[in-house]
Amino acid sequence: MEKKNIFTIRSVAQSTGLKPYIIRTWERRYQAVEPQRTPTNRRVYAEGDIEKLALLKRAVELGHSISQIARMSTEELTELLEAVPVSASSSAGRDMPVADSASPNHYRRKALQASIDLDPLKLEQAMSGAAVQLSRTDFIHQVVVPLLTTIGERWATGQVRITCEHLTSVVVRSFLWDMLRSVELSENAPKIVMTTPVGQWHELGLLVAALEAAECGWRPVYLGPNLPAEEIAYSVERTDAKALVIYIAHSLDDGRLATELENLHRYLDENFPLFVGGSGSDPLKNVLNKIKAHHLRDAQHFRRKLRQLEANH
Amino acid sequence: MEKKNIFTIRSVAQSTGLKPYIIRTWERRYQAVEPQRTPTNRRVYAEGDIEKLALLKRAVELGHSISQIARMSTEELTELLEAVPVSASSSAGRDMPVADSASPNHYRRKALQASIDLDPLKLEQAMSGAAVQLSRTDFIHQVVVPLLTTIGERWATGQVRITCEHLTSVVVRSFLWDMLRSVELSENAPKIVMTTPVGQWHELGLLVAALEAAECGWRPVYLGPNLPAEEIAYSVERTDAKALVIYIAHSLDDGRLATELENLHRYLDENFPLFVGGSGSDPLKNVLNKIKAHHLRDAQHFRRKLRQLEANH
DNA sequence: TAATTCTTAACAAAATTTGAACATAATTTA
DNA sequence: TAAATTATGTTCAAATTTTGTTAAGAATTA
Repeated sequence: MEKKNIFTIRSVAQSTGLKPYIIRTWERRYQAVEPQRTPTNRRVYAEGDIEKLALLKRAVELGHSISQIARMSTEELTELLEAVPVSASSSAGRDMPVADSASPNHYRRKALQASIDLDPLKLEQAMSGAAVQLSRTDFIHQVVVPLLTTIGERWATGQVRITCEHLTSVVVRSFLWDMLRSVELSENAPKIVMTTPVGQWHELGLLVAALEAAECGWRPVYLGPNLPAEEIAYSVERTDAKALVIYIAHSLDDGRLATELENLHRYLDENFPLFVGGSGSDPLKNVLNKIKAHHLRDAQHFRRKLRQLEANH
Repeated sequence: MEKKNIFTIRSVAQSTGLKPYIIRTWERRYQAVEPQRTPTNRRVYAEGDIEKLALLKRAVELGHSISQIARMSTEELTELLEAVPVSASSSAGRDMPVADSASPNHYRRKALQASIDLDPLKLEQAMSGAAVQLSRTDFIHQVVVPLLTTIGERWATGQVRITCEHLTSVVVRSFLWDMLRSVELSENAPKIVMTTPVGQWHELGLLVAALEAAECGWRPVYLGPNLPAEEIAYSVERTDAKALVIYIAHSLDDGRLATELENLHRYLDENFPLFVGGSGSDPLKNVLNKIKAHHLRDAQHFRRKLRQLEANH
């Protein structure tokens, strides 16, 4: 009665987006759907078949293998598609990735566009959406860092205004700072002084590093950018810090950086844990070796070193 | 009951963010997860496997070593991830004393002492106490401004370290920024671009000005410090701003500031509302006259001008 | 007659698996 | 501190499997 078996393979293909031979193959190989036949052997599909095929198509697009899922019922398939597998790489999200609507990429693009448009409101919205939806790690390394990199590159090649870079810096900075403050630390967390040398004004990388440190249980004494060596040394001593991070975003290669670092080393105790990071520090490798600084390559490396240090106390 | 093992390595990789070969390697070397196999030897993962792999990934990102944690149960891993750096809330002695201590003077003294001691925690506590206890106006004009003035003066005479000034700037900046963001503005609030000229790095005065503007119903497009004239002009045009604030904290008196301002004037419309403030702008009076800029003397003056402007539109 | 559909077979492209190797980090030992 | 060792991520190649696609001929439909 109820079943209207009225669909030819063509119309099924049409409405599911599958090609006819795919439908036949799925039937032959996996009995995905087994339509009735006319007396002359033509396939006749019911509405339920279409529904199931559509579900199968979606599932396959999500990476499932047709052979595994072909025999599942419509209900099971629905469940499978809704059973959001824990979401990419992190705790926070309930977002089905792949289809991008709440993915890091999505936010990154949105933020980039807002930056270019010089629209602080939209930029903040994008960032705050990302901050809410994504885990801290993803927010930092999938959104913030790539965004800054992109803008930095375009800025270097003149594709983007300095203004964009400024606006982005200001907004991103405030987000990073908020995150930094929201990390709970114990009273007696070991302190770590964070700053950049004279002439180095970019502080976002430094903030990211501060965030990493805080998440490892260290209390950052964040001094902002552009401090002379002597001041840095004084700060370390005055705050009784157990480590020091110097961030160098851009290399100046006029020797001043090297001098400054060597001075710093002279002020500090011989084996005081000193981390130097940022892409501007790459050309300074020999200096870093000389002053026994840890070259801070990536977040993981940094965290591991911090854990080690902490364990030693 | 029936565990549904239906995930291919591909979809697992997709939803965890791990690469397929990593998943295989972790299985081979550490038996992190041991999926079932199809009769033809393909791996088939259950939902629990995905969950565990996601947890492992996070733990590794936090610096744990895969070999150490691979065999842990999902529960243990969850616990491990939640045992983040110790919670601070144990120490009850928050900001208890209220009695006389709610005066601006009190907070100012406390903040100043914390700055000199290079103690970011105490400084934040003082500021946040002040921000909570006092009105916005009092917070700004009784605490923030005097604090900055004091430190600025002492810094100029060498009584205070540059570091102190830096630390204070960073902390105060974040408070001002938070206040700025907390001002509610209508979508169609007129925009006002805010920045400082090239070579001018101090932005706190600018932030205070932005706050004033926001409280008058203007939406600040806050670009941070150190922008060349052409960029400023571009920003004004691009954002369709109705006014512009240039803040000059310290005078350089080498003529560059004057040049920069004159350039700016050339880029802008003849009668575009331009405000120039900060103590560094005092020696530039004749230039300001020449380019028809409003010399921004104090908050009240600024507010009055803004209201006038708004009324004209 | 021309266009679809069906079946079967075959083919080709993509994915998965295993095992071996490499390259760096990180750790331990001498 | 230097050298050896271990841990870990990454790549490659070959064999196998899965899956999409095409070819060819017969049957059916319009």
